[in-house]
Amino acid sequence: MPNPNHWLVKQEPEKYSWETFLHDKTTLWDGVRNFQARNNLRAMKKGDLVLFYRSVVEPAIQGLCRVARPAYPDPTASEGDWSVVDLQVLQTLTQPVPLSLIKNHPRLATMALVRQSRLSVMPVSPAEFAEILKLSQTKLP
DNA sequence: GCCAACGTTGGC
DNA sequence: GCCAACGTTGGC
Repeated sequence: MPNPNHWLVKQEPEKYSWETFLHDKTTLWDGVRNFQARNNLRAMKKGDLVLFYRSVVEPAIQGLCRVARPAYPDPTASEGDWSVVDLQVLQTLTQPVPLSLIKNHPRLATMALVRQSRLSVMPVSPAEFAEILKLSQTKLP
């Protein structure tokens, strides 16, 4: 898959943990009710790489997944125009990358993750993505 | 648990 | 269209 885009999705472990995702292998990323986040979901292409960020409890980037199916209507939305994508687990990062490290890293402190702390689906630049993989000591499969 | 930041709603 | 009130997110 040439030139995949890179993204980051955020979730609280109480709502949907990385461990649950590992068990499920594939999940639909539902419940997004923010227009900016929804538009980011809709910009995802099949095969795009997605970082999984755990919020609230020891905030850190934890895992890597990819878009298995691009945006389609959110079956959990009773009203409004909302979307989901299907995400497929790729691997757990060798070392999680904590938010504290990202905030103190000169090349990562400008990430949307830091600047827009409440956005739950966001793009990641190729340079940011590469740096996070490096910090996590993780190699792409 | 507290609180800041931010998005949404609704009165005017 | 403005803005106050309110609800939610998420770091700490």
